[in-house]
Amino acid sequence: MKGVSARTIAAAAGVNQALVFYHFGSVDDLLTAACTMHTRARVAAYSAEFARVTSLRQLLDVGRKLQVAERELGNVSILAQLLAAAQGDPKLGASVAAALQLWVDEIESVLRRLLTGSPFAEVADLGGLAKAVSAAFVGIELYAGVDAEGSQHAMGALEQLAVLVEVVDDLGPISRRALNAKINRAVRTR
Amino acid sequence: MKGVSARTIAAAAGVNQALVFYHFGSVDDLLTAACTMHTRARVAAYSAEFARVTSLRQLLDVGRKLQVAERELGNVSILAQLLAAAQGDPKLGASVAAALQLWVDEIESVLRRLLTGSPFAEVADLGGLAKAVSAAFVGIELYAGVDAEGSQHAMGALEQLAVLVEVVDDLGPISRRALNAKINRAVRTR
DNA sequence: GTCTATAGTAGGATAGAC
DNA sequence: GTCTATCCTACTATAGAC
Repeated sequence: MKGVSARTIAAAAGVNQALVFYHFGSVDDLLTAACTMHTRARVAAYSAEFARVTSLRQLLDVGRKLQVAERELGNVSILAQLLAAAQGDPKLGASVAAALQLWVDEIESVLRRLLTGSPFAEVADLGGLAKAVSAAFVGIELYAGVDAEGSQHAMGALEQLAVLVEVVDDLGPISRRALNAKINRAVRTR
Repeated sequence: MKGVSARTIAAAAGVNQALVFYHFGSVDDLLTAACTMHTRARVAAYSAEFARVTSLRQLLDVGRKLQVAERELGNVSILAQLLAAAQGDPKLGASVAAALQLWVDEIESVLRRLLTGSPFAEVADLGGLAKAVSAAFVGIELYAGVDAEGSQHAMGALEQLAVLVEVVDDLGPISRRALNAKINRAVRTR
């Protein structure tokens, strides 16, 4: 990881470099520990906000806010580097996956709350959808790092998708039943 | 970048380490050049397949295939590391963004072809949607590196979203006009 | 627990022979 | 254009004083 070393970490903490190894054994172990602790803290900081969400678009608004905040804190680059490093490192991969899962769980519970009774929920795998949303979010965060304006458009498009789902949820019983049947047929014929 | 150095690159190419600097000036410059060339080649290799796509689900199938192939070639980790490295490096960022844009353009042209005349297309920003799809795809690729099974579910969820859009597209003229009005109203009231 | 000092390693980059 | 040889830097990790 470029710019992340026992030395830079220790300097940021105002302590000696050797302490990294005394307390954590290795830089990687420190990173996995930090990743877990930090994510737990961030998820906790946002859980009240997630709980207040009452529509898909509000969920996206929280996501937007989160993205800006994380970027200002410089956490996006860290997440990216961790994910990248984790690609070829099963041990680091496990702890990054566990950290991501904290976000996924939060999002899944919101989706479950919002979409219960929706025609979409009857055929959708909400766990998978939460994972997809989280992954998309990570992707857009990374994208924002290389094309800020483009990432705004991407977020806007997600919002339009959310509108689509909400509108479908808002249909009257007749069109809704028709839609339901079509969705079921379409999914089944795969 | 872990494991990527002038020495390892030169070794893989069966040449001397000093040549990296002779031909490219620096490792970073080599990387940006390789990123651009490689992406161009991959996009070209898949463009025929993109052209044959006639539904959103087929588009996702191409994506799935692409993901497996890229992972087997070890390109996912490279993309991830490039994106991560690009977060704090404007120059590298520009070339990674340009490479990503090649995929985005391809996807946007498919979306434009598939969704023309759809109620969704009338309100959707297809450029933004293409970016969102690409970003989501990158996110899922990275996610697959730390949780293979979870990423399958995420892809499945995207497919269900695609079904939703397709089903809406397939509605009769009456329900469709109603839906259209609702979408327009929902988008306008933002 | 925290420090200094240091061994050992990997990598970026250049000079100069061929 | 390609090689060898080399310098310099930054890093991980450990040993041992305090």
